[in-house]
Formats: sequence, C-alpha cells, structure tokens
Amino acid sequence: MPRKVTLADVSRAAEVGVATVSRALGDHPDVSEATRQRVRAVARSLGYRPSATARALRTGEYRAISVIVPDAGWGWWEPVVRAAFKAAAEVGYYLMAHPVAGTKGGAAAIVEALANVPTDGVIVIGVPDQDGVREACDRIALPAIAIDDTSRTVRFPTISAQNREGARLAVEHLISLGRRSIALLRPNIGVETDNWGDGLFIDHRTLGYRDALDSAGIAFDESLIIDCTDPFNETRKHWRELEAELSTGVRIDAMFCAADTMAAAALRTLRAHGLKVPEDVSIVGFDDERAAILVDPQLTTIRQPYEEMGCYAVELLLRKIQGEHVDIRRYEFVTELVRRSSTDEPERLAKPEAQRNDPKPVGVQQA
Amino acid sequence: MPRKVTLADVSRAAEVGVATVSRALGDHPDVSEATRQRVRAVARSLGYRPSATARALRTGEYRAISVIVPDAGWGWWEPVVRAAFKAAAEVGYYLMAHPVAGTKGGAAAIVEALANVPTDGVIVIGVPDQDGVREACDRIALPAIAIDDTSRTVRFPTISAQNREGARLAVEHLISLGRRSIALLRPNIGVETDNWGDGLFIDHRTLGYRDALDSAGIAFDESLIIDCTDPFNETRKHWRELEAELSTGVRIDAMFCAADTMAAAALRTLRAHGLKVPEDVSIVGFDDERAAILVDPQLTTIRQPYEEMGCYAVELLLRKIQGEHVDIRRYEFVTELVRRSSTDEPERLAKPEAQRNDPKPVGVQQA
DNA sequence: TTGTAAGCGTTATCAG
DNA sequence: CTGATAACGCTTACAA
Repeated sequence: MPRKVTLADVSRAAEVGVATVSRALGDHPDVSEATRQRVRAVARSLGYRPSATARALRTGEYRAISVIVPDAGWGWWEPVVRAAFKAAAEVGYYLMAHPVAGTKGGAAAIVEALANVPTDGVIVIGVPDQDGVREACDRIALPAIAIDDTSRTVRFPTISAQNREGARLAVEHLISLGRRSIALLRPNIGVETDNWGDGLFIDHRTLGYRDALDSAGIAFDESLIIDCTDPFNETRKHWRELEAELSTGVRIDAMFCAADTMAAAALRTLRAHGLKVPEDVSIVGFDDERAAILVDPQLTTIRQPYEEMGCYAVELLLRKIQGEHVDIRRYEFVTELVRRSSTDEPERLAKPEAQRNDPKPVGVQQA
Repeated sequence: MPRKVTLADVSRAAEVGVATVSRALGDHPDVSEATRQRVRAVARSLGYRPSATARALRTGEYRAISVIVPDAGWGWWEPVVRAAFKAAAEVGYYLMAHPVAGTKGGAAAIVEALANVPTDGVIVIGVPDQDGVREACDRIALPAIAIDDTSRTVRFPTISAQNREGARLAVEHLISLGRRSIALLRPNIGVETDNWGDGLFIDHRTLGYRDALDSAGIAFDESLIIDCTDPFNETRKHWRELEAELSTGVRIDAMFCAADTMAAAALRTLRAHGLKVPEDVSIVGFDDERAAILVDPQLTTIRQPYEEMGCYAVELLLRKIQGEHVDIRRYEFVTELVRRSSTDEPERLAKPEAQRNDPKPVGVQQA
C-alpha cells in the first residue's frame, strides 16, 4: 500500500504553495491558467486523492446524506433508495444506507447512532414513530426528511403517495369492468406490528374505496371488508379471513387488495375456492411492487412513483441542509393505474358471467 | 440548531484538560474513576458528540466499510447487506451501501468514486469483472472482499455458495420423488447481459444437475436443457424456449430451475400448457429468494445462506483492514434444500401418474 | 493521574 | 495571482 499522497506532496512536486494547489484543484478563479494546468497534471501523475475527512473537518460539511431503510415490508423501498442515490450523486453528494435490520429501538436508535457518522442529513423511510425520530434528530441537530404514509403525526417534511385518490382509481377501474361486489382486502394493523404505525395509509385507501363506490352509486357493504392478520408475512399461504368470508357463500366478483404484498396469498385462497382470476374475480392491488409481477396472473395495480419520491426527498433534504426553510407537511405524489392480466376484461374471456353495465372507458395507462 | 459541542467545550465545563476528556470518554485506563464519571456526566449534559471526521483525520481510520450493491437480479443481496450491517455494527463499524444503479462503468467506477468516501474497505457483491474492480481498489489502496459466483477469475477473497453441490441436492430430491425426465431451465447469459459475467454459477449448477443424474443412472438428455433469453427480466410472462420445448411433445415430469427468479414465468408457461405443479411436474428452484414464496405453488428450493455470507464477508474484510493476510480464493458456503409445495409427493396427489420407484428418503430440512 | 502541544490534510484569510 | 499560516476537533506522546 503506497502512502497516501497529500496536498503537501503535490505542492512540493509542483513547486508551488499548498494554497495554490488547493485553488488549482478546486474551481477557484484566482489562479493563472498555466499554474492550474501544471498543478493538475502533477496531481494526476502523483495519483493524488483529496481526503474527504480533512475537507469535511475544515468545511464542516460532509457532502454525504443517509437514508434509513425499514426492516419490514419486503424491499418496496429499493427503487426509492436507488433513485435517491442517483439524485444525490448528481449534485456531488454520496448516500449511505442504514438498514434498521432489527435494531432495538428502531429508526430512532439508528438516528442516535448517526451522531458518529459523517453525514449532513437523513431520509427516514417508513417511520411510524415520527416523534421519537424527531427528538433524536433534534438532539444531534440533523436535518431530516421522511418518506412515509403510516404516521398520522407529521413532524418532518413527509413524502408519500396519494393513497386515497389511488385507491379510488383502483376501484373505479373494477367498476368500469362491470364489477359490483367488490371486496376490500386490508392489512389488519395490530398492536404487535407496530412497524405500520397508525395505519394511516390503510384508512386512506379505504376512503378511496368508498369514494369510488359512492360515485358509482354502489351501496357500501361492511361485510366485504376483510382485515387480514399478520398481513406482511409473505410466507403465509392463505388469508384465513378471506377463506372464512368465501365459505359463508358470499359472492364477490372483484377485489381491491390494499397492498401488492398480500396478493400472492389472496390469489391462492381464491384459487383454492375454485374462483378464477380474472374470469370470476378481477383484482387490483396497490403499490406496483415486485410482487405484482411475480404472481399469476400478473397484477393490475396502483403505481406509487417511488423513483420520483426518492429524488424529491433528496431535493428537500439538500434544501434543508443549505439552511433553506422547508414546510413540515405532507408532500403527496400522484399515483396511476397500471393494467395487467388480473383485470383482463371479463366479457372477452370464456366464462359467461352476469354482466350488467357497459364498461366505461377510463383513462388508464398501459404497463 | 445549537452550535456543535466539542471536546474543548467539555474540557472547559469539566475543568480538566482536553486530553483527560478524551481519555475519560474513551476506554483509557489512566484516568481516575472520579474524573471519568464527572467528565462523562458533563459531556452528556452538554450533549457532546464526537466528530467522526476529526477522529478519522487523526487516527487514519474511519471505522466504516462500504458495500457495493448490484444493479440487476432483484434484490437477493438484501439479506446479505442486512447481515453485514449488523455484523459491522457489532464491532463498532458502520456500513455504507452504494448501489450500482446504472452507473456507467459499473462496480469499478463506484470503487473509483470511493476514493472520496471515508471508508476503510469494501465488499463488492456480484461482480463479474473482478479485474477492473481489483485495479480500482489497488489504485486507491482499498481492501476488498467479493461476494460473487459469476466470475471465473478470482482476484479477491470471494464468498459464494456451493453451487454444484446445491444443484445436486435439488435434482436428487426430484429423483427421490420418482421423477426421471428432469428438465434444466437455465439463464442464457448472452453478451448483452454482462452483469452475469462468465456465468460460472450456471456452469456449476449444471454440473450438479449432471452429478445427480449420473449417480442415479439416468441418461443425460441434452434436449432437456432449456436456455432462456433475457432471464432476469421478471416482467416476462413466459419463457419462449420452454414453450417451444413443450410444444415438441416432449414429456417432462420435473424441472430444476437454476434461479428462483425464473420460476414465476416457468410456472405460467407450464400452466398454459395444461401441466399442473406439483401433480404433473415437480419443480425445485435455487437461491431461496423472495420469488420462491410468492409464486404458486411455493417453491422448493436450494437455500443460499445469505446471512452467513454477509457476516463472513465483514469478518474477512476487517481482517484485511487490520493488515492480516487473507488468501485470495473462493470461500464456499454449504446450501440446503428447503421443501415447499412445488415438490409435494406426486403419489399422494390426485393424478394417477406413472410412478416407478419408491421415493427414497433424503435428509432435507423443513422450511 | 493529568495537562500541554503537536499534528492529521484541508480550506480560507491574510499579506505580499 | 501566489504563499504562509491559522484554524477545524480529535488522539497521543511527552512532560509534569
């Protein structure tokens, strides 16, 4: 391992002062073009790399930001992080990812540990306990942005998707297919799964479901709401609650599945009850997450613009770091319907099912 | 934002020298218990946080390591990173994740950029081009470990799973079920997908497939090997090559799917051809990746011990950082069979299929 | 046991 | 335009 080349080395080799080297390598105006060229050449030939540490110590900024990545929920945040990474890199910041990974104390504890990490700010993803994290951030004076739709109390600029409007899109699509008995499969947020906080997004998606029914003049039927226990455990084969519902003999012709990750088990349960998707039951999910394309049939779903959300988080965070004021409120992103096989038109398919309305065309986007 | 509290502040408040404060806060022996207590109390009350930067500048080590996370292949590396993060944290290191995320120049370029990042070493995951990365690491004198089974040339200590032995396990399991016409569904590594390098792991898994056939005295049938184009694109609904194969009228009663991520489309294709899994065709995958539990039926597969691999990578890297010698060779981890529904015993199922041998019991592990 | 002081590699502020 | 030089906050000889 060759010893590290420092500014002093370059300065000696180029026969100029260290200050000049620093200026030449940076974008300072007060250097003659000739010296700049020469210094740069020497620096390159010596294999000089600036020490980020020394620079950070001097300037007080690390040009690095952190993102705290949640423990549960199977990696929907991955595209968010990739996008954030890219956005940060574009403005010369690098991004560190800190998985929660079962850490005791959750995100707040991680922020606490960030005290020792050279970082200028943090993006917290999926944080139901914004109060705790906020306190930790204040204590170490660390700017923060949240990407989250679980917490009712917003103590950071918080980015999320329009859950209510998205859910409405989903259910309107089902209605446009002529479906009328539309079940809502929801995660049942119990005390044990506190990773999902107040379950705000579930409430909102439920409201969107009702919005769509109301607009179409379809009566809301409480019994069509199915809350599933242990909802984000993907090793589950079936949803007991859905099984119970189907066993009562209720007929459903569509299902809005409030999270894509629940779709795999839902499809298995339907199949086990002899129901075909999309012939007998049309399904729309929510998130446009990896699960949506792995299941069979592939899932029509509501896309959350994860990439945009990641980029915007970085943008807001950098503004905060630069001392600009950023409103503490929710920043919501528009969702869109992505059509796949789980809602192929019933009338085009073999099964001659009851079909009362003409499907009205809706403004959907092809996957 | 309160100005940052430094050692000097604490020293003043506690009425001792800075050196004493430093010693008291660290684990130095040469401090009286009384002063230590007092200093710590003062530090806490002032909200003192050490500056990682200053410390790094002084000591020359960051106590941070990086992991370069691949672009393709749908997040199988996630458990690796989580485990590595945890292992690093346990010894007081923190871990930064650097997604490749379409960066031009791939991992090598990322390593290059690491020159400006405060990190003591790097774990590169899934790097077919070890030569390029090696060169970059040398240039900036950065210790590195690879987790990878795609590259034939090993220029780092390289961690991987026992692909050949794992594949053998998979196929032996199929044979123990009485299956004899066992197709091998493989990724076709073309020039366009250079993320998968030499495709070493595919060769090894193929060898394991043949090992199992040989031991059982089953003739190898070239036509049962199916190479799929664009293999890691999960949006694909079907494998054209598998369709072609089935259309020729060849009868297969089992399939070894050389990567779990390919299973979803394979299942759809089989289903489209009227073949039931596991009644008509038993399937075993490889990786025990998220896809294995999302598909229907859930996939019997070969588990790669991702967590152990992540931990071990950290262990080796820290050794290298501490100047210890670590052999540049492959470090292989044992795999295991995880049984799920895709290989439920055919004879217990409805379909009365041809069945010649008693299934021999094998030492498998329940999921 | 404690304090003083010398750096670590930069950048910024001065004079020249 | 350029060169000394003083920080930045910490650890660690060395001295007391």
